[in-house]
Amino acid sequence: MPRTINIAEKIEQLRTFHAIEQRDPTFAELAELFGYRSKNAVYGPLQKLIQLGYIQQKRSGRLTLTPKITGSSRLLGTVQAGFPSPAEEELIDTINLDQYLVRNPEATYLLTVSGDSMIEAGIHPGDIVLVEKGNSPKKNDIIIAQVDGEWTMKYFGKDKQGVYLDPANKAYQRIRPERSLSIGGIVKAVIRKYS
Amino acid sequence: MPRTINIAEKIEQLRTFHAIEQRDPTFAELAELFGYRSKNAVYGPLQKLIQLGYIQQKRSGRLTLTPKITGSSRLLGTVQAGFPSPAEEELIDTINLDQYLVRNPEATYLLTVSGDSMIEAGIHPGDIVLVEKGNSPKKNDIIIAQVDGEWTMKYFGKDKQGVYLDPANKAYQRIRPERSLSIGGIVKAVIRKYS
DNA sequence: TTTTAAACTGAACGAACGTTCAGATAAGGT
DNA sequence: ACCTTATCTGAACGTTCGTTCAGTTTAAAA
Repeated sequence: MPRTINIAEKIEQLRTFHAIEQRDPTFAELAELFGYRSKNAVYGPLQKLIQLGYIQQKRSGRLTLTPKITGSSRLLGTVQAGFPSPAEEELIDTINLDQYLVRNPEATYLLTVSGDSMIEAGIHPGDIVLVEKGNSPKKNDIIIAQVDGEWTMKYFGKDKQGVYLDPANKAYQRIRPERSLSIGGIVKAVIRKYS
Repeated sequence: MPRTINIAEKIEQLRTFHAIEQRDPTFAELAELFGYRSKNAVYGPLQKLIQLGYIQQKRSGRLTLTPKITGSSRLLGTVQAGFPSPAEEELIDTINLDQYLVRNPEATYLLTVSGDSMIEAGIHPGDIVLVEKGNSPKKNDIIIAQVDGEWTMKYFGKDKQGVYLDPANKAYQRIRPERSLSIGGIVKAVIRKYS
């Protein structure tokens, strides 16, 4: 029987290649990366990497790395579960925060939060909210809305009197739009970055 | 004088190409995308797109799209500023959440929060924390630590008695590690996703 | 309307691409 | 020790790549 290949090592090499070059590799580059002297030698390991979902091959034959390689964050379990031992780490799935948070890129915007009207919902001044335009809000969605000419962030609600907007701060009151209400978008995620 | 080119239209076409193909275009593909019958015709608009930072050209001559094209979220100002008018939208910078939040991909992990010990810091159960391993924590950093065999998330602190860990919840108390303390990583960002 | 220079066309070039194939290599089973 | 077979080498192939060039087209300026 012939030699056996170490797939975990190749995955690590692919991550290194993408970190440096920020693009997809060619067959010749894969051969050099894996330590082969012939391009043909990569076909074996490549089939397994495609099967495991680390690489895709387009119609043209060109290779593209999937988020399992290009993704920048490893998804673990809960805080209580903590970190895995180094031996297990290479098998952990890597994801892309953009793909995780953004469904429709063309309708997605980031806004910085100012004011504390949503602080009881855990949205603080300085946080960034990811807003998606276009869809209709449901009850208890957090929305960005223009009420009587001014933009605010509030809980959306509706009753037989009409539409109302609730803050998440007892110091503020429910708003019932008098003249006009236009809904800019629905808050799909909140992001807080520590310096 | 010759015709003038519409650069905003080309940017939109590049975004469309990347959304569909999820890879970088070739010269021939750019020609077709822009409506030219000759590959040579793309060199003019390409120079401007490179100058504006939408495309990069590698040593091999290959083209790569920058986050200004591939990025999935448009970065606006504050909530109060609201959304720009459609006419202004095409000029808005698009960023990549991964590149914005992740400094060192190989040391970055995502953990789901369970428990309410950090709720006064705006970190709720079900939130996702982005943790970076490797560096030493500073005072008031939020860290993931293993104290006496159990993983928790707390504020990090140090005084003449030694290291202590503070919750952000008055119902819990300060912890002074008795037997062992190992620091898993520093919380660099908090992400809350609404369904 | 004429002039003019940038934009564009179409063809060609060498280089690099993915693919294929015959033969050499090397490790595991017998 | 020998046999077997997946792995790897090295070379060759047609295609597509980015680039270049001479010549045409086109729209704004004169």
